[in-house]
Amino acid sequence: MKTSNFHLVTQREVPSDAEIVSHQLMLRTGMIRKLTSGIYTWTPLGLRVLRKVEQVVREEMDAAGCLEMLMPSVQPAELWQETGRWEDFGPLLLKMADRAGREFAFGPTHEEVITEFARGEVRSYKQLPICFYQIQTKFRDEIRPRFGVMRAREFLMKDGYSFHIDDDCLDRFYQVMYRTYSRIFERLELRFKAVTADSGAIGGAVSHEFHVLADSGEDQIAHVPDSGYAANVEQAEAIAQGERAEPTEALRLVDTPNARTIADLVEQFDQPIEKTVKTLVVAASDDIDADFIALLVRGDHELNAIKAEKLPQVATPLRMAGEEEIRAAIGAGPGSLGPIKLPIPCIADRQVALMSDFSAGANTDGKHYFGINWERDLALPDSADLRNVVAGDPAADGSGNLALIRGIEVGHIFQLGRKYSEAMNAVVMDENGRGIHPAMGCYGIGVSRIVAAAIEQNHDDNGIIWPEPMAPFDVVLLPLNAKKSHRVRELADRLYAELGAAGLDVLMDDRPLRPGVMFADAELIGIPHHLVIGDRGLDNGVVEYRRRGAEAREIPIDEIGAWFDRVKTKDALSR
RNA sequence: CGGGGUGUAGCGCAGCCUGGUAGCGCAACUGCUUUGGGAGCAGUAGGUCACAGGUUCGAAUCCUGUCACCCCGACCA
Repeated sequence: MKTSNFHLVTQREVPSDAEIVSHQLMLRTGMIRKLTSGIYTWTPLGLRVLRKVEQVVREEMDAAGCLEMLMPSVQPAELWQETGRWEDFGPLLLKMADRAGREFAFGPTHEEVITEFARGEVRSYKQLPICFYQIQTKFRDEIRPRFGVMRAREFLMKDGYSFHIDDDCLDRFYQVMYRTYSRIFERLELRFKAVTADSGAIGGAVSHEFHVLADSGEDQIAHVPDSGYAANVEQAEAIAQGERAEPTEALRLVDTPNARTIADLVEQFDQPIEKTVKTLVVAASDDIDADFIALLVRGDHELNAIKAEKLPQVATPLRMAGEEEIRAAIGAGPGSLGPIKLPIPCIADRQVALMSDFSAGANTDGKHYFGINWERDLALPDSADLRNVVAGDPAADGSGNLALIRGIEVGHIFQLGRKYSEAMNAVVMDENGRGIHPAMGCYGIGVSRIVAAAIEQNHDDNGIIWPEPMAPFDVVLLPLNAKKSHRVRELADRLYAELGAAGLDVLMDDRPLRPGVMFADAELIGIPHHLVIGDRGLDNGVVEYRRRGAEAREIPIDEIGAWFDRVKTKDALSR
């Protein structure tokens, strides 16, 4: 490709509404253009990258025996009503109606469609196991789209669905997908981590997320650096540490008129934050005879909403009580709540159950109790794992202490079980001629998100540094002053033809621009290999080779042939 | 959904307070010079000032409404 025939429109200035570096660089390089909130056009430059990622994904899925197909993005409401997700998916689902008033959704995922497909097509155990996948545009009406294509409403996703005669087969195939995903991210040369993830509503189901590691990531991962343990903080189990000490302080009621938060309490009364308890009031489930339930967490800990929702006593989705609701139920405002004489049921975090001599609100405005001790001052409530883990906590598997890092979720694999095959009555005949619901797995990869995640992980002040397998071009030729220099033009043309014939994606910058502009653009768009052809080098019989992000070196012109041979095996380029 | 902010040329912004018919930098176009790290000079083109209504002799500017986009929050006791 020659620049003169391409659409290369770079910008020096950073668009004002781009917050993170990948979004800024994708706009500055011209890879994407925003059409409206959370919806982007991929330009020819951006599409080249997207296609390369797609191709790696496709090759590895095919190698694992999966079959590519393409399902409709517009899906009838009835299908979603069959599984109850027409309501459950909520406002994330983009709904629309046709001229006759029939309702449709733009697909955010395809479990319903694939199950509908399978119940018509897959009838016998002899056809199993089977895995279908597609690479397709999805739409989720996100609450707050942000960070460009990182969290867009419309995005490109690879979604795969497998069907199995039994759970053993599903589990074995799941392991194949785990390895396939690892291989995909290895091939894309991304630093990543597979973590155990929230297993959702289906008990016992297994789920892993694949995260590209980057400080700007929206997800937190808890892992033990020297062991294999890694989990999303959403689901990492918090282990209580230590034993409950004997009481040393007397219980006392203290006037705390200006202490409405834990921070106030710590500051004004010199309380160590680890000796304070937060009382969070949430809506109770129908299972218990109360409208609200209190959850106790140590002052420096955070409630984990997903863990809380799993408690049978707590309503799903989790809903925090409003101030007026709290006053009506307890008689005091938020800021003065605590476990003593609490008129509603309560559950303590495991760590809270081990505390002694702690402080908490007195359920009277402007008063707190200090020196509270379980079993002496009040009964020990039920306890559960309610909080997020923090750095230094012991890992649930006992393999060491947790460190927290940030990641961008780019893949998620899941053992669905029979949720959809049962809800939609997909049936296959087993060896005994008996109809059974097949076990299913589903496997997603955020193709467009990978592009942004790769930039987050690989850039410098000059621009993007693409991992080679997803670079829009392998090599860029930069002929300097080609307009005037016949020999520069001639060598550039020759190299362009030969590199192209060797199977490389070559970009030749044939714009009559000053060298600085050409260098800056080549670096901004992140092409891995640069060949600079100028009179100065030709006088010495050399061209200049630069690996993006590394020092330049000279290659004698008469050795370019040998250099080619190494170029042809792309791996050698990076050395 | 709640709070805040911003809409002026492709991009980044000024002008608005104090009303008088729109400007700067980058990008683009033409010509000449320049050519190994985002050139110089001269010239050109591009704007219903988000939209609607109102006030006024006169509105980018003041008032009202609408829309769009961005940020923060929706774990706070």
